Amino acid sequence: MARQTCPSRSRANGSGEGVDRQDDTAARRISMSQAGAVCVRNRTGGAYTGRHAPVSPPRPGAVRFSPMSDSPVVTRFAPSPTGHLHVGGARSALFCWAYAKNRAGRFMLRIEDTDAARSSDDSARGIMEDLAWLGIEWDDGPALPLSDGRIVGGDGRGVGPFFQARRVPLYDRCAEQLVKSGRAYPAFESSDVIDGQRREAVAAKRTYRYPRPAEIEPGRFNDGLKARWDRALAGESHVLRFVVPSHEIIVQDQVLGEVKIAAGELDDFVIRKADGFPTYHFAVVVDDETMGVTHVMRAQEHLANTPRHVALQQALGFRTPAYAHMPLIMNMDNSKMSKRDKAKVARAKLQERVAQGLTTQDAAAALGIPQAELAAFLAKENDSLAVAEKIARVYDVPLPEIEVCDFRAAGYLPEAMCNFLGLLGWNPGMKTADGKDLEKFDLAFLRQHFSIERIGRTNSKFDRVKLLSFNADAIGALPDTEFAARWRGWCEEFEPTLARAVPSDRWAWLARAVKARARTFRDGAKAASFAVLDDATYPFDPAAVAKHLRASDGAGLRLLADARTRLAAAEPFEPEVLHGILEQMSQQHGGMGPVAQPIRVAIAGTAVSPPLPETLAVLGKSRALARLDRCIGLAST
RNA sequence: GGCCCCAUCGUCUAGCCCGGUCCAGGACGUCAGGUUCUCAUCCUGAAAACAGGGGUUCGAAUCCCCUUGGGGUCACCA
Repeated sequence: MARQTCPSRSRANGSGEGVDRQDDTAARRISMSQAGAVCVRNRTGGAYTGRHAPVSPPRPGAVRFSPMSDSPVVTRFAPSPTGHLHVGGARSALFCWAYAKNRAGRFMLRIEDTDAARSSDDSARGIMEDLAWLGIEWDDGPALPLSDGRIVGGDGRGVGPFFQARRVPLYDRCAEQLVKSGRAYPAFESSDVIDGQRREAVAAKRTYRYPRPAEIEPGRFNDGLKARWDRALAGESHVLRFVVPSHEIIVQDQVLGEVKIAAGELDDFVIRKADGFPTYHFAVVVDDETMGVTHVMRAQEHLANTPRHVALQQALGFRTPAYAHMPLIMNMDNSKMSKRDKAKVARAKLQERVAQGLTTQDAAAALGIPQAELAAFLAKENDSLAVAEKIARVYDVPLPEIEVCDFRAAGYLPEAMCNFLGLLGWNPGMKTADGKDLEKFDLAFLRQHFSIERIGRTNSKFDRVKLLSFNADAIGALPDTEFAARWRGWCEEFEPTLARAVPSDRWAWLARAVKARARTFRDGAKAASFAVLDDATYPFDPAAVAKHLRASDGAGLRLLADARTRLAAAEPFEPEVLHGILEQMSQQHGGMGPVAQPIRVAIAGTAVSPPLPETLAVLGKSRALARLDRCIGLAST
């Protein structure tokens, strides 16, 4: 459970200049011919390797925009920058990346920021940094400078810009083409009016479908349509709606097989909003075509959208890319995994406190937010992440990790995340040498063996317990020196007190002692907490004192004096020497147990700590002796 | 509710396309032992699933149908 908010965004991006939004426009070379038809060329063969038949046959007349002739496969991850990178999104990105790499193709990152109100540059940068942290690097997309000086992304194929908000003229041209060919029309109802009609339909248990105006004739730019277009051109507020075809639409999905949508199921959906931005459906179709995307791999929640996309492609004369819809990642309770889960947990915990007598006035004051805002949150009127995170901080409520940065802050390794995510909905179907299912692999393995054929069809639950086990194994597999360095790096960012408390020349001992106890970096920090205790004030666990110091008529306590003498003479004060001293003592006192436990309680205050030699050595002689003295002094009073 | 997708241990899954070698294999978790200075690691072992019902077949986890269950989607969000 993560206790922290997402890490600062400064690390992966050394210069802090962030994503380069201007640059990628300059390199743009989208060629458009007359009437807005986009230049395309034939897709290179061999793209269809799924377990099912190829998608609809190539349209003879269609040519395809040709960015680079020698890389047939192009996949893309296209998040909307409205928050952090979700683990589901990370899985999609991972699979898209793996497939492109496996096919010697290119993996592209495109930012779908057509929702002007909710998109932010910070969020876009955060998503890129999370991807980079996972090791999922894009060939085409916004340029992201890494801390090691490398730059991920760029516009090597000349298909940018990669922010949809910068591609609006392109969408406008395609939209006009659609209108002029009688496949789209301006509609002037306000969204309030439409919403009202929709509500009415739902109340009457009818499926709402936007009624196509009588004067609209599919495929004809007639007088009625021209009149509407003129009104739109004159500046009247409108949306553009697509004239959906009246025939059945068949999607050939590489994972699911043939998916048919009966004629009449779709209504004339909006392709351009009143603010002039394209809707998702329209932008994806235009971009996937103009950016040369050959394979669209995305979560199954998009399956129902696909017929719209196919219809749009046909109307625009575009090719249909290969589709592969991946199963969804669910919570353990089978609900959809969502960042709202954080709000749910925070709300539930705070309500518990309220039930125990906490007043909302006090809570709002403690949280530093207006009471009305808290009331709205508690009444489920919103799922504010900011409020949830404040509650988590103030009331020490662990929020579930949902986003990639949550896992990073919680001390997970990117390689463990990728391995675990790689097994959610995909499986190599291979055995290890001893005949067990192969399930531990790295990115290199994934890019070498990934295939669409082995993507599953059933939703999977995100089992944090198994992830934790994977992470523990990944930590265990790290060489000691690497663990030490990476754990230190993590501590400097997330547990700076610990990083400062242990001199760097003693860190290796700490790391060695902590490694087996660290299922996550945070666990490791917990196991090392003895090191940050204040020598003069750390508490003693009464039960441990009773059991290991006072029991047997104070045998443990008496032993401490002997230990103090021997430790004071230890030179150098290092694990090997200290281990030798403890060994000697154990021979005189009937075993290691009766020796180690009293000392452990004395220097750590509890009956639990990493192995004593390392624990002592990390503290150093003066701190260790000071603690021993303090314990002896306190116990004898 | 309409439309669409899915269905092997608690969970992730192998096996299913090309029926017999599967009284279903692995992993996580759980339980029981063992190693150990505490905690942890590590080692050994055990319990644990083909949703139900019909077909087809000599034979079905594997093919077909129905039922049930789960999920997705029905926005000027993506």
